[in-house]
Amino acid sequence: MTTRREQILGTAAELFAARGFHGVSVADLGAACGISGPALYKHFVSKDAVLAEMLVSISRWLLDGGRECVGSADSPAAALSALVDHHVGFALEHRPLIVVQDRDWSSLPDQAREEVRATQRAYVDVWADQLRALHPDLSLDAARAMAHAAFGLINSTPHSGLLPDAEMRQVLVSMALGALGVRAG
Amino acid sequence: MTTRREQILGTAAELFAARGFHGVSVADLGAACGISGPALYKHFVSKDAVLAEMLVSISRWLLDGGRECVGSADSPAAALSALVDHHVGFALEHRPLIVVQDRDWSSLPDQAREEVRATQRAYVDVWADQLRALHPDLSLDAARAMAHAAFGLINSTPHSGLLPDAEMRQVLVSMALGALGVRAG
DNA sequence: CCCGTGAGTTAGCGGCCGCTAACCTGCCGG
DNA sequence: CCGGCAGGTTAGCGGCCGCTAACTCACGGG
Repeated sequence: MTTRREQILGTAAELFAARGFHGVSVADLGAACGISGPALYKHFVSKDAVLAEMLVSISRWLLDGGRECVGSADSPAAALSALVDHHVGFALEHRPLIVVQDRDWSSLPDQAREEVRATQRAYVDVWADQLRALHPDLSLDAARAMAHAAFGLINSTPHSGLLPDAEMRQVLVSMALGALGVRAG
Repeated sequence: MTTRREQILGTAAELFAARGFHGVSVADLGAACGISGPALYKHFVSKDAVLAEMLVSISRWLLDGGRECVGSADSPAAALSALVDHHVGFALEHRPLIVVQDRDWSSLPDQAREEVRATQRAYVDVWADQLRALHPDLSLDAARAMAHAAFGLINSTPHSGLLPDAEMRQVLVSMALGALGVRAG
């Protein structure tokens, strides 16, 4: 069973992805859930809170999954490969969330924005640590920049629905590994 | 000399990039230009028209530059290398425009949106053609998806101001070439 | 000299938006 | 049986936003 809260979060992700946070009114969002505007306030304290819960939970989910990938890998190359798989899988399964995360994070209220940014920084550093283990001459900032660029590559998924998911997954994984300088295997 | 029109376009790019098209009012934009709200309408017929002119001109600029790159290259690998250089240079020099282009294109009025989409498709195909020449077993859609992913990688630039431009350029170029399977040279 | 025009101003309208208030209703435990 | 609460409803307020109207003013050409 999915609760109304979850329904609202899922619907909001799709609408925000399509039209942007500021482009969706609470009346729109309510209508898309089969209820009307102000009923949202029985489940969330504000429209901002919907966005906040969405972004906080996905940034945590990415970070936790990333740490797991590293924990159960026995080499930097294997860790990076697992990280790429993890992130690609997430991007393919939750395209609207990916869009919202990197388009509308600036609309978050201050506290939630800082929390999301901190979590994202931690996630970036999970990648950066493995990159520096694989390429020892990399500076920390260069490794972070590479992680950002890899996210950009993988997160481009939602903008091109050209390929079926299975093929898209292969393309993205091999491109990401190529970009990061991880040898096949 | 820069005309007021150009000043408005430049200022709008920065504000739209920072807060999103819907997050910037005409009063904000006017104030940032040293004039007040409605004075904008002496230079543009609507707020939408500011966005439209911005996005139409940059998509044209990218396409024209891309075609030039291909015209003056003597191999697919050289063409792709030139395309990467061109796009990376643009992304580094015009970070706000890159952000606005892939965040706010959906706010365009219908006609301008179609024009921008058509130009972008043509630009994607400039890349895709070279990719298929380099990797003959690639389908057209797969090549297009790869081009999109490469744009995502390169366009991630504005989100991480970690490195000085010269280093960032090197990182992005080598990552993009690695992702596209272009051998060094 | 003066008049037209380009570039600015302020006032204000109509409309949407986030949110609150007040009310309704079906269900469930004692 | 009935009282309270969860989860809806509609009405409406205050505020911002895009845009227009009406006006001012500097200035360059005939």
